[in-house]
Amino acid sequence: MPELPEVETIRRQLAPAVEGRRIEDMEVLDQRWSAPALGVEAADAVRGRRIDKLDRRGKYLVWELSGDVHLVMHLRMTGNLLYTDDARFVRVRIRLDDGGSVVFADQRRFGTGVVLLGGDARDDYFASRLGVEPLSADFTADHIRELARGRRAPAKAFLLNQERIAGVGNIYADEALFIARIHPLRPIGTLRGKQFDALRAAVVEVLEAGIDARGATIDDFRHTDGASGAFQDRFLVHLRAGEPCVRCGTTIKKIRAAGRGTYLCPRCQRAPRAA
DNA sequence: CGCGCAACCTGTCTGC
DNA sequence: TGCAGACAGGTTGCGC
Repeated sequence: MPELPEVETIRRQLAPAVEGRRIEDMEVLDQRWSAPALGVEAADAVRGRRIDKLDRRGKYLVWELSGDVHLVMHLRMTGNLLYTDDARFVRVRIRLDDGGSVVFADQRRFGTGVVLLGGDARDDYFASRLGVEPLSADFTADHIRELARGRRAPAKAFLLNQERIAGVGNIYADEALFIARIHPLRPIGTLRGKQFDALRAAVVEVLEAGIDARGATIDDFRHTDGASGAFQDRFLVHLRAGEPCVRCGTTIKKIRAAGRGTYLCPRCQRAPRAA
């Protein structure tokens, strides 16, 4: 589903088309979209503003508008942002001053959008939800070690927790743990020194590979022009239960970890003692 | 506080 | 063939 590489792919594709344009109108067809501050309707808050920058934080997409207004979107699981004026399941339509349009389409209506008035409100919004950006210089083995200290949460749950590391979801967590040879149920606080290095490197590697492949399309994710990503063809363990491990040939297994379908090589990723 | 889990939602797949 | 139930998953909120 849309994780960091998928959202980054959308950002890169959409930014050239929208940055510098003005929003002529925003048509809100799903009432989950709101402006919590000042009782201002979302559409009224953004109308006429210039799009200064399209940014990303974790799995969130941020439209930085003139006048210090920020439109923050989250695609959740089935949301898509398409550069077109029509599609199935359109929840929001943004018309640009050059005649172009962007629609937020979401089959399951899980996707959300919120207008935040002022950079401070935007910063507060993210500060309470998101941890370190895994592709930034702050994402070091020492940083992960600090986050993991004393915690008994399974490694998989740790990676999925956006308050610690922002942007890793179910696909990339499985792939990173396989590369780092860490069992998904291993309590994160019991990792040894070198394993933190391996985990950092693996997370960076899979996220960059995902971006290079322009994201993974399993069911719903699409590029802004409707095309599919390619990273699903490079999965090492995710969705590969019953197939041989690319490293040792052992049959890939599917288990449940952190309430999610989780794929691993039982030989490369040795089980923790008590779990 | 830390952790697990249900809820949110809807389309698709599985089993009877 | 039909239908009920399971499953998919990012985030939030609740309970222990």
